[in-house]
Amino acid sequence: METAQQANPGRKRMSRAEREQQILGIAEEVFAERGYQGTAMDDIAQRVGLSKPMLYEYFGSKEGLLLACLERAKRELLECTSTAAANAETPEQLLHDALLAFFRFGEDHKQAWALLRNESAVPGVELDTELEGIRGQQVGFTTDMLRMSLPEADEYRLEAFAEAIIGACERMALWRENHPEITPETVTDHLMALIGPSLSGEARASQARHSHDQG
Amino acid sequence: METAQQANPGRKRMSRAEREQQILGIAEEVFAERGYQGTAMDDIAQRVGLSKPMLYEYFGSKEGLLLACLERAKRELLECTSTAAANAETPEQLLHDALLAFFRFGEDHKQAWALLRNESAVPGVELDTELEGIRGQQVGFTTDMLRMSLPEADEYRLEAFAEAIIGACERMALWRENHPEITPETVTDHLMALIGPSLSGEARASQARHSHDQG
DNA sequence: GCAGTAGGTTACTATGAGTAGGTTACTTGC
DNA sequence: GCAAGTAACCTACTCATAGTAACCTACTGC
Repeated sequence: METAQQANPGRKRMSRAEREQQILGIAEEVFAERGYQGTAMDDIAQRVGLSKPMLYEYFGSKEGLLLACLERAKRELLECTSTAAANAETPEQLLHDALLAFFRFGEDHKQAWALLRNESAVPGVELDTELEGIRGQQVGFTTDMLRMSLPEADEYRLEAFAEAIIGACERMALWRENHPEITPETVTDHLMALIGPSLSGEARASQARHSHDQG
Repeated sequence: METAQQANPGRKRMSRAEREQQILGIAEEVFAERGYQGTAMDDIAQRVGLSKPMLYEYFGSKEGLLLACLERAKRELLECTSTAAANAETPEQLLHDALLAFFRFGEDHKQAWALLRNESAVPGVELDTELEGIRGQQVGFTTDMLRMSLPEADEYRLEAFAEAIIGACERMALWRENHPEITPETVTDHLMALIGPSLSGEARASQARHSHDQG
């Protein structure tokens, strides 16, 4: 306890990049475990084996740290789904593969997913706007997929579909957490059953007919 | 400032029930405006014209207060949608009416909706379980609607559909906030277009055929 | 071996959740 | 009318934790 560094003799100095990654990993863990509110910066610092001011040095604020974690997780997820869908042949299969990859991601990266699931568990509004970029990519990616199935649909409809599908995915992933017996394959099937028909040719004709006819 | 009560001479005493409702109204307002984290109990107390300990007397904790707000809002929403759907004639129309009511609710009760939207913006896990009841009602309600359209589907599928539809609704309502030009009627149409075909007879046959055929 | 800097620390401030303990005003029995 | 009891309400705290100021130390290149 004489001098600062000697208090923790086993600790190794690291480059900023290394340390950042290490912190992100641990923070993701702790946030996922205890939630955003339930986590104290000191907890993370201690688990990293570092003092709190370093976290602030690197990430600016608690929210900043969470944000960095979220961004990493979202990037991973996006990568997962888009590579999974890369070698599909038909639009339907592409959608199917992407969905499956999404649900598998939840299973394989429980921590990252727990984090994303609680994404809204976040204070201000600015965070939303900061994440907008990645979210936009999600929507964009999904919209692109849909455009192949529905070439004649207007942009609004495509975007609406994309948002709806993403929302459905999120909620179903949540649902699956309470139903461990349901595999990623099964959820994907359910979801394909729900949205598949409207994306395939023969259903599109009927869709107009079913439209509402009341104010 | 001499004695406690004289500090606020204009303040009126209220019965617990009255005060609770007043607090809930104001808390909903403040939470919706500034978010859960951004809101201090003192803010709410001041806006009510009351001191903080009273809030704790009535609602136990900050989370408890939020919870109470959420419960009220959810009950309202559920009521809205179920009554709107009450006089529908066909299953499709029932679904349509319920969806429309949902999106209109978002427009008419902006505060309550803003609150529900940020529902996940919540610390612990216990809150989820406490709200489980109302959420279950949502799912149950939706499942019941679906059962009419898909009498031969198994429970898992119905529940999966219900979750998916609720998720889609939530996300689309969020989306609509950034697109004021989109009316509740339009979103409902989009959503009906997406899920309608799979709920109507002629699409169900094709749905099996489109099923995946890869591991 | 010294200057500069990147990585690190201790020890503080400020804010806001939650509480202890007391005060005021309404109600009820006499 | 007036005590006694209670329900509504207050002031003034404690305590946890986000965030900061000011300083220290180990590695780098010259």
